Amino acid sequence: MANDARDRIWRTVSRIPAGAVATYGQVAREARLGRRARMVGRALRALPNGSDIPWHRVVNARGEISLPAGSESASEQRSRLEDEGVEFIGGKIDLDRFRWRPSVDELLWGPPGE
DNA sequence: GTCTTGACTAAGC
DNA sequence: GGCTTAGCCAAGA
Repeated sequence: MANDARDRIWRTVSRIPAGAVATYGQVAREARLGRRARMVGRALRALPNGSDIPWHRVVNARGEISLPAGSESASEQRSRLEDEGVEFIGGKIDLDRFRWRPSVDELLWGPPGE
């Protein structure tokens, strides 16, 4: 069904470990959606409030929060990330350091069970 | 039914 | 480093 893509996105985002971030494109790729990075944004936007999905670990390809600066979601995202140890430099995240590496993650923690 | 918009990205200037 | 263009596709008007 159509919701399947959204579910895959949410599941992929759920696999992102604390202290790491993933880009929209990366999530899209992991969810087997190819270039549909926008759909990741759509799925995250449609995310119910208070869900267990760590949506805050998803940032754009620049390592920056895509939400409008000053919005509640944006500040909450940044706060949560900083709380998890993600360092913001000039309002941006150094993707070379904090970018999620699925291969490493799976090697260390094992696949979620699929 | 078409047109616009958008939590995007990669490539080209 | 920034701006523009093109690609992709779903939801809202």
